[in-house]
Amino acid sequence: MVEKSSKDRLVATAAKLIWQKGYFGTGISEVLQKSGVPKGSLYHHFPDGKMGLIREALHHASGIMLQQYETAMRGTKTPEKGLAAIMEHMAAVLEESEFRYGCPLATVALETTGETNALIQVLQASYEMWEDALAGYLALKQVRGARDKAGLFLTLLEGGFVLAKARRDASFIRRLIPRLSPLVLTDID
Amino acid sequence: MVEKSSKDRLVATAAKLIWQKGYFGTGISEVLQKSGVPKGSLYHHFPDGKMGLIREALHHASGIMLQQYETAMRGTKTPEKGLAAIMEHMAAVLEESEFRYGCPLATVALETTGETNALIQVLQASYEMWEDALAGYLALKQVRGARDKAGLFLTLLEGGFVLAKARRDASFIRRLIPRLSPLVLTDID
DNA sequence: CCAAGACTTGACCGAACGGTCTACTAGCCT
DNA sequence: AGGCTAGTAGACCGTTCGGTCAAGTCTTGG
Repeated sequence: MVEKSSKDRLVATAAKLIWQKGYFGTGISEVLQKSGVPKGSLYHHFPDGKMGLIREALHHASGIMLQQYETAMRGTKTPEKGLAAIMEHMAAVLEESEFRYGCPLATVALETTGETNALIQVLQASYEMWEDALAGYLALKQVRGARDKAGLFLTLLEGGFVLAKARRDASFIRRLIPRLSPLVLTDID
Repeated sequence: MVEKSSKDRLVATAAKLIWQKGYFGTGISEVLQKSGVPKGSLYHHFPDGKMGLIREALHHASGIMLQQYETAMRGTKTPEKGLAAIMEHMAAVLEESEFRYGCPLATVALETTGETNALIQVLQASYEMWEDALAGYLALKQVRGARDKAGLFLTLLEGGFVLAKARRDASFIRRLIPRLSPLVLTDID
């Protein structure tokens, strides 16, 4: 399991790159060079070329993020603490990577217009998976309206990613943590 | 005032494009073609080339957004209503443009890494201007901790932009409106 | 043992990229 | 008028873009 297949290396490398620079900022040749895979192999595994590769890379990155959410939440006693752990973890990752690794989906989502519609399905499916996972966790903790709360949490977190990356200051994420209680405990109507 | 100068047309066109597709997604030749300005003029007005043009376009787009915030808030009676008006307006713009026009700063911010550091200053300055404007409005409405609240509102709004654009559903922004009271205007400590 | 697919390899392609350069025009000052 | 500067105009440059392809090698089943 030390050696990864060409396809895996392509996907992992592309995921890292779109994570930082998005779809347009990631070039095929850069993926090839950084992964050490020749061009022909790419078009063998991904007949649709760049679009196919990036779709799979998005899916891959989304899975990594979800895993991190679950790891961060594991063993937490209250729903507030679970959500806080995610935010703290993401703030730390952002800082340690010098604000390179935020949310892989958001980076691609914002630059996506009509021409790149093929990516929307992956984005939607990934966000739904995240929402499902968070809602499941919250429901387990007896939180009412778990799905809505999960969506609201994601919105807060995504906003935190944007502000933190733009202003190079992870406190824009950490500052959200004390706001989680009113978010999780307060019911609207 | 019917005819705009070449420089103005370049900036306005570039702003529109980065708004939708970000820095890497916007090509010089596309700006040239859409604005009808020849190449030589661009490099006369912007000796630094693409980077200079995009910096100015970012600044321009940021100003347009700020104007929209202020127009939306104008005449509102309570701070909740003012912030809600901004969100409703942005949700409507997003829908009417088929999810093309979200936040121009966020799109660029997320794809920015070390190589494109020259953009960070503009992003930081623009976000601070927005925060200032919102904090000023909130302070005027006797809200305590106006600056923090303004930052929190922006975080919420940016998150809404990301989710709404990714999932092609402006309700991810509208859903935030009833949360403004408990989340933004309630004091914690 | 060999035929057939799966996969690798890199040369090659046309188009688009961002950027430079020279020539030209338009307005302004003396 | 002449000279000067700001701005226009687009041909041209080298590089990189995403993508194709023919020729290889490896792997597997019969």
